Amino acid sequence: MPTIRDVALRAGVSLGTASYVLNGRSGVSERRRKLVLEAARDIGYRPNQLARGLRQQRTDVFGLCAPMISSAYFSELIEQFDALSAEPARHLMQVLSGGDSEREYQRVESLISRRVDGILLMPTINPERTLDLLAENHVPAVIVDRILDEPRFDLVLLDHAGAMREVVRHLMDQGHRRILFVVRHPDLVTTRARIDVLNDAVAEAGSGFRADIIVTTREQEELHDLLAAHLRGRSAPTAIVTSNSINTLWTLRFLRSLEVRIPDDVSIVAYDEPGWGELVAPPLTVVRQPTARIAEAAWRLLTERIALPEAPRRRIMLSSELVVRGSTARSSG
Amino acid sequence: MPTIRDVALRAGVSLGTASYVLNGRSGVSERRRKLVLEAARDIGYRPNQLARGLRQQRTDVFGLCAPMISSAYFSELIEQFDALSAEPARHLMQVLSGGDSEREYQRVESLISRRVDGILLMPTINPERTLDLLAENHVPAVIVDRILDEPRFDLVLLDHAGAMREVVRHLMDQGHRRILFVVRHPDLVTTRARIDVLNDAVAEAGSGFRADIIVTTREQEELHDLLAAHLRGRSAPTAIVTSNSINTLWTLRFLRSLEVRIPDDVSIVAYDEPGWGELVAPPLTVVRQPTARIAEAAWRLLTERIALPEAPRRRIMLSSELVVRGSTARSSG
DNA sequence: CTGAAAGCGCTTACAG
DNA sequence: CTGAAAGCGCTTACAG
Repeated sequence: MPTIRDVALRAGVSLGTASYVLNGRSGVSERRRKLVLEAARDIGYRPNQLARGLRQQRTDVFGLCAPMISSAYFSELIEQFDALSAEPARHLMQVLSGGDSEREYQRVESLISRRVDGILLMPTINPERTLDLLAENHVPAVIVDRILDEPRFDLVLLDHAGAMREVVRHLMDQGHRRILFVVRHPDLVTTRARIDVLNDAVAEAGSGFRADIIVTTREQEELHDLLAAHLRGRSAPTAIVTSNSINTLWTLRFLRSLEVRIPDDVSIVAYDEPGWGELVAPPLTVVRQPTARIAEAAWRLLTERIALPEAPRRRIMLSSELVVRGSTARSSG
Repeated sequence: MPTIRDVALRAGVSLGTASYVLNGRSGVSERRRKLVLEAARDIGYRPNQLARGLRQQRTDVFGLCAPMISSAYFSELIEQFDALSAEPARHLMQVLSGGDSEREYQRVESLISRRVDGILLMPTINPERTLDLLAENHVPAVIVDRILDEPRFDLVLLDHAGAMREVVRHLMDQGHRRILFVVRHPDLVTTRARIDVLNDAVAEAGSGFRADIIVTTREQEELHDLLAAHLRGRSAPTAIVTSNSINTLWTLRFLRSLEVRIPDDVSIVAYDEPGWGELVAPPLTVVRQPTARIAEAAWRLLTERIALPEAPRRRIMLSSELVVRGSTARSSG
C-alpha cells in the first residue's frame, strides 16, 4: 500500500510538504499543492491511520460497548450513534458485552489498547471493574442509563421513575388495582427505582391495591410457571408491566398459551417499543425511549468531555413517552 | 498511559527484553521474566495496539460492513460474528452502510485506512466501487450473500433459489395457484433468482397458475395501495411471500387494515425469522437463514484467506430452512 | 540470554 | 515557502 513517502517522491517534494498539503495546512505554493494532490490520487494513497493516531495521540475513533444488538432499544440506539459518527469523520468501534461484566471489562480493555479517543458505555449490571479501568486510565467516557450516580463520569439518564409513575397512573385510572411487574434485573438501580414507584403508588392507593414482581431468568419456562401461578391466584393481576422487549415477547407468548385475553382479561404495558409493537393484536401500549435524543446527548457529552477533560461532570436526564394503544383497557376485575 | 519503556525501566531490563517477555517469547531468564511481568502489572501497562499494528503490519482487527442492524437477519449475524471474535483475541470494527453504496464505499475506505486485516462485507445493491477498492488494495475480504459470482473474492452464498422452490412447492401442495411476491430490490441477483424460480414454477404448473411481483419502496403507502389493488382484482393472490422482515411487518399491518384474514383469506410465507414471527396470530411460516453457519463460514474463509492470500477463491453455499407454521393453509380460492 | 538500533508511516517543531 | 530530523510506541533482526 502506498505511503506518504511514495506521494512525496512522485510529486518531487519533501515528505513534510506532502504531509502539509494532505492535511490542508496553509503555506505551500499552489504549484506543489497540485502536484501532491495529483500524485496522491494517481497512486491511490490512503493515509495510514495507525501511524497518524500513534503520532497525534488521537485516533478519531469512539468506542461503543453495548450488552447486545438484538433488542430494539439497543439496535436503534446504535444506528443513531452510527449516523452521528458519519459527519465529523469519526469512526465507531463497537463491541458487545453480552451483559457479562467480565466480557465487558475485556472488550473495553481492548478498546483502550486501540487508543479510542473516548467510550460510550451502555453498562452491564456490575460495571464497577470496567468503570475503575476507565477512570484509572483517564479515558473519556459517558455512561448511558442504568447508573444513577457516578461522580467520575458524564451520564445520560432516563427518567424511569417518572415513566413508571405515568404507567401506574394510567392503569389506576382504568380501574386496575393489582399490577404485576415482570423484570429481568431487580438489582439494577433503575429497576429498583421503578419498583419503588410502583410500591409507593400501591401503598398510597390503599387496601385492595397490590403490586407483585416476577424476576425472569434465561429460562423461559420459569416465567411460564410463575405467570401461571400468579394468574391462577385469588388476587390475580389485572395488569402486567414488562420491563424490556424480551420479557414482553415471552409474556405475550405465555399469555397466549394460557389463553388469557388481552386486554379483556389482563392489560399490558411494555417498556421499549419493539418493531412489532403495533403489529400484535391488540397493538401494545408502550413506554418509548427517546433513542435519538439519548444518542445525541451522549455523543455531545463525550465530544465535549474530550475537548475539556477537566470540566465538571454533567448529567442529562431524558424522559420516556407513554404511548397508549389497545393492550390496556378498563379493568374487568 | 504507561509504555513498554516504563515497564523495562521499572523491571531494570532493556526494552527488547520487556517486549520478549510480554509477547511470550522464549529465551528470557525466569528471574527477568518475573520482574517484567510484575512491573507491567504494577503500573497497569496496556500495549498500544496502534504502535504494534504499525510495526507488525497487522492489527488483529476484522472490519465488518452491514447495511443495517435493526433487521433480525443482520443483528443475529452480527452477534454471531461478535461471538466468533472473542476467542482468538481479534477485534471487530463494525460500520453501517445504511444500504447506500456511496456510504458503503466511504466506510470501507475508513476501515482500510485503519488497516484492518480483512473485511466481512454484507454488500449494498451496487457494491462495485467498494469491491474495486478492496481488490485494488488487496484487502482480504469475504462477501456474504447478495452476490453470486465475483472472481476476486471468497463468497458465502445462500441458496435462495432452492428455498424458493421449497416455498412454491409447499404453497402449491396446499392448492395455491396465485402467488404474490413482495420484494424490495428486484434487481438484486438473489432476488432475481427467486423471481425466476417462482415464474418457472408457475409456467410449468400450467394455466390458472400465476405469479405477481410487488416492489416496495421507502414509502409504506405505496405498498398499501398496491396490495389493495391486487387483492381487489379477480385474480387476487391466495398466497403472499415477503422477502424480508420489514416487508413482512408492513404487509401484515396492511392486511390487517384491509381486514384480510390469515390464513383464511390469504396465506403468508416470510423470509427471515423475526423475533416476533411466532408471536403474531397466526404464527408465521418462515424461511429461516442459518445465521450461525453463515457467520462461521465467512469467518473461516476470511481467516484462511489472510493466511494464504494466493489460495484459489472459494464459495460456500448454505441452504435455508422452511419452517411451516400457522400462516399458511389450504387455499380457499 | 541480553541490549542497542533500525524501522513501521505518519506529524510537526525547527532551521534555512 | 521548503526540507531534514525527531519522535509517537512498539517489534525484531543483529551483535555480543
